[in-house]
Amino acid sequence: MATIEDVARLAGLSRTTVSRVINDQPYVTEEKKEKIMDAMHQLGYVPNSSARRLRSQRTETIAVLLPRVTNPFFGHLIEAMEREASEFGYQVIVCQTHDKKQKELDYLQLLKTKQVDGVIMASLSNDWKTIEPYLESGPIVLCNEYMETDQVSMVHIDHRQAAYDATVHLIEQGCSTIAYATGSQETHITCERKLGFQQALADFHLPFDENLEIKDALDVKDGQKVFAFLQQQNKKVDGIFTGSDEVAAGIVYAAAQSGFSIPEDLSVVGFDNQMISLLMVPSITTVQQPVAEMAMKTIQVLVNKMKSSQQQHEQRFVYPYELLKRKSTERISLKESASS
Amino acid sequence: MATIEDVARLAGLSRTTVSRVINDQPYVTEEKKEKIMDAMHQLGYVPNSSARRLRSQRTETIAVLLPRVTNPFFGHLIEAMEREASEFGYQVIVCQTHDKKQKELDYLQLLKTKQVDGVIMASLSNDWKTIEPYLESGPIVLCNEYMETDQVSMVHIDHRQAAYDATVHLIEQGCSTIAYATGSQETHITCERKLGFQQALADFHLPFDENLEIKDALDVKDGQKVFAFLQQQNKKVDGIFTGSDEVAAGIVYAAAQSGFSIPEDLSVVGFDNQMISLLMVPSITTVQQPVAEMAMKTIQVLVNKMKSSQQQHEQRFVYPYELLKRKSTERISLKESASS
DNA sequence: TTGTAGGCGTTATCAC
DNA sequence: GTGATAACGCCTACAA
Repeated sequence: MATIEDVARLAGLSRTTVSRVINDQPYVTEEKKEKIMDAMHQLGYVPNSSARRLRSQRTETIAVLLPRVTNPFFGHLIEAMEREASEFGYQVIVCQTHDKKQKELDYLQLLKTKQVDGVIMASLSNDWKTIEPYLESGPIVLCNEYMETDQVSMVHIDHRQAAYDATVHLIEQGCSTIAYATGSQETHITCERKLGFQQALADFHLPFDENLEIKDALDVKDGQKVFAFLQQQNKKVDGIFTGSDEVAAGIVYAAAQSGFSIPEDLSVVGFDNQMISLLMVPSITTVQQPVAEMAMKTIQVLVNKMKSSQQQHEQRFVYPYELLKRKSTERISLKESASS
Repeated sequence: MATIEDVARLAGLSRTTVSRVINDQPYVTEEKKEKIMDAMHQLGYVPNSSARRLRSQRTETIAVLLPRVTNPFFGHLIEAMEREASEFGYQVIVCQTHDKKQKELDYLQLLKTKQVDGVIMASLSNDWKTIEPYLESGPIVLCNEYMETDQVSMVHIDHRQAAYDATVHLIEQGCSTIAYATGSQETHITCERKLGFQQALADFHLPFDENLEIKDALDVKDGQKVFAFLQQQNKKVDGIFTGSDEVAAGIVYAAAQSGFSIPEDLSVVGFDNQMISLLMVPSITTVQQPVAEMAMKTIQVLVNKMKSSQQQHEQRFVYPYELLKRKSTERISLKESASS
């Protein structure tokens, strides 16, 4: 592997001058510049990035923590982040936490060991107290996840309000016994959504039944289990809010196999507006987040932080969402009769 | 940021000894070891990875090149790879090429500049001639993609045979005018699949109609376009092989909206056995690949190469696939009448 | 405009 | 067992 030294020798010049050419700095004669360029080509010289990193104390790399890339929401998130980051000349390391606290901390080590210049947390299982110390090692920005602190910037939608709206929609469609399937318990947005769900029930004087709360429902398979669970209840559940289109799709699928009619027997709301929610029969009512915009904003905020060494005040960017009303909750006839 | 020097000073020992403790080497008294551990904690010392990299000439990082993570096949691939790699202490950098030749080469630079120890190419648009020189800079393993060379190891299924089987299945179901929707033209497996498709037609004395070949169909939206395109043809197309479940799902969706009946009017085959192919109504016949196994094997092969500096002979691992026959091609009645 | 020299933080080599 | 010292490859005052 050729080094800067080799190039300098071959060109009959010093390392400094070569370095100047590499970094496009002024004060080099055209003539010598060409000589050096020639030497570089001849040797197939490429600057060694480890050396540069050590010298510059920067890695041009960002770690993105998320539960799993197979969840389409996070897939889209990281695809947009990688794209935007590469525009700024940054690389992205995928860090799948699988919602494990320890994994999350392990990956935060990357910041401490200076393997990355900054971290984006799109997955957040630990308490803030646990995360906070890592801020000393470098900037962290939250995306999707959020919490009550002003020590980090955040980019997200209002999950509590979104869950509230979705639940109210179910109620307005005539549902009165509504179940609630959440994602990973550890995570903070799960709590937010639950608060919104409960508030909606309270506002409409409906009871909150703990037995109808299903935890850790993450994917299609879990959705099928959720449906089975609902059928075992002695109460007739007529609506369900889930934190994931995948889970909702699993429910719709299982319902179809059992000859259950959606939305008439059971209305279903998902989350994230995945392709699948549109394609299912019936199509699934869901909450759409502006994923790409959020991803890009997050990268921009982080890149800004990394470039300017000085402390800046932290900002919170709350994006709008949209409740997309589809067939899985469209029970006009029932609603009509219920409200008349 | 505390350095090894600081720790040494605080512990009243030398950098060497500290280094020994960090790397769990022998020849350090328990007593001094503790002293050093104390000092490390007190200073919050963490070894600087850039320095380590420079010194050791290794990065413990792998670059995975793929078209896009939002394609569920690649999503699952990288999720499994990241998981397996982290078992071996390696990090994974996501490199989305979006099937662009230039992007692919840009990312291969990572190998040259020693930012990664090895590269996995799950996306391959350039000619082998173009890629080959990069082998000098470090090991490359192909996954999913493959070609006729013995200079790299490869992990994949037999796409030509899979496409052949799928097409034969369509023919056996009674289809006689079969369209063909491919993914990105640039890619090598696309060619393989096309060969299989053509071979099947030839074996059954069916003509290959170039006008029924649709290029660059990648996602659900493209699938909808494909359906529209098929309807514009003056021939009645009664079967279609697509290289993607997403595209197939788009077709099924568009067909339903047009009151078109699948499989009766049009039989559809997808690829990859994504969740969506099972959930659609009708469910979609598809080709299942052992994604996780392939991902793990790829990582293992690469890690082996990276660990042992000596040249090893390249290997090709061809995995079995399975044609999952579902509703989208189940036209028993038509077949019966056609074959009788 | 060009070159010299020191140091970024680690680890390996060789003495002691 | 422990420690001094020299790299790893690059950048950047500072000097010329």
